[in-house]
Amino acid sequence: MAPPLTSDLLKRIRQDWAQTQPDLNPSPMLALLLLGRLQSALIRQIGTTDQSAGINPAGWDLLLTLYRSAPPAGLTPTQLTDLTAISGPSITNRVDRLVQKGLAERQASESDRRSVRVRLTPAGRALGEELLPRHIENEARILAALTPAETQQLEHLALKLLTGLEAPAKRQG
Amino acid sequence: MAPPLTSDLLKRIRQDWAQTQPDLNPSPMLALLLLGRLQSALIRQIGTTDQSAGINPAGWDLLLTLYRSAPPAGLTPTQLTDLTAISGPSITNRVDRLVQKGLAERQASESDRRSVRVRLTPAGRALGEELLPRHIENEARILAALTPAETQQLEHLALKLLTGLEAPAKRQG
DNA sequence: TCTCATTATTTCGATATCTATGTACCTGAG
DNA sequence: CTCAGGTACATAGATATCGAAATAATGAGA
Repeated sequence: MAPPLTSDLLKRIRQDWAQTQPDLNPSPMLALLLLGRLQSALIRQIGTTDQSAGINPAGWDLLLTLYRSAPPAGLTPTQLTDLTAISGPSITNRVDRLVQKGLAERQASESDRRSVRVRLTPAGRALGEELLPRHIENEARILAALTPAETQQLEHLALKLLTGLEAPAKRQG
Repeated sequence: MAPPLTSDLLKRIRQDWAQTQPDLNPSPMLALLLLGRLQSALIRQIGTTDQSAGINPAGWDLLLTLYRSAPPAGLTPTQLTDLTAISGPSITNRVDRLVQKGLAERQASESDRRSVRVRLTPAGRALGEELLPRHIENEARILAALTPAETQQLEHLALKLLTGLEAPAKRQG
């Protein structure tokens, strides 16, 4: 009934590789599989806060971005793409949902009629204010499985790994 | 043009929180945001291998699961759900795609007509065999940003964090 | 002033995911 | 032998994501 624990699954997978491809070193695959599992579990757990308030993780992510980073005039979709690493079309989609719920609104720019400002409505701001403490508390509880030093270590390693991926092969040729 | 580096983004977000909510500790949010960014970058980079061969990450994941873990008779969708943590309907969908490409096939069970066995075709097996070394090499290159000791440390921390999430609140009441 | 390349955003089309539901089949109590 | 309950898988419907193309407006230069 319950899904198998990741540690058991990793053992199983290591065994399977040993049988089918004993010459190959499966360690990289197992390490990255573990990170993927972790992320899935994190998303699911983090989402509990906002789902209890009738908003999903995608909407909450956008709402929170506007709440923290938007000046009173709002932010453009382009800026939101930079802040969230979500594509333009997905920003459009997410904004549509928040607008439908009355949590955000669009305002055309006066200086550049191609441009749009997205900002929270009072209701959206109120929801952010209400959920934010619970959200942080929930996340802190997740991280409480690690000591502060371990959390710092994890961040350090994650950033180091990510830096290698974000600085794409300079002077390749 | 290029997306902002995550380290710069984290600074920006920390600043924004300091301005809008100076009383709140944003560290948990930043730590988890970093992990999310890392995972996105990992998925994108890992996917380069299979996309160059006309298959996407979802299909490759299923193909690889069958390649490593399936006995000659194949695996049932239920077993694939356990091995991949992907829901039943998504397994159905992924299998459909592989079948369309001629890389996998379904076979009805004789002993239980509700049940189905999924297995790779020779073409599917050949593709796995061809891509697997490149796949592992690609993943090893990603992890080469860390020393072996750091990778081990990362795995340790990831598993510790994940264990806290997978063992759901016993003796809650 | 008239191009025309560039920029900002949305629309389109393909795929993926999930939960809830449907369908067929098995199993065991009576 | 029958049927109620459970199991295995597929389908339906909602939403998310992305890349490519469409739409619309700006701005640089002839």
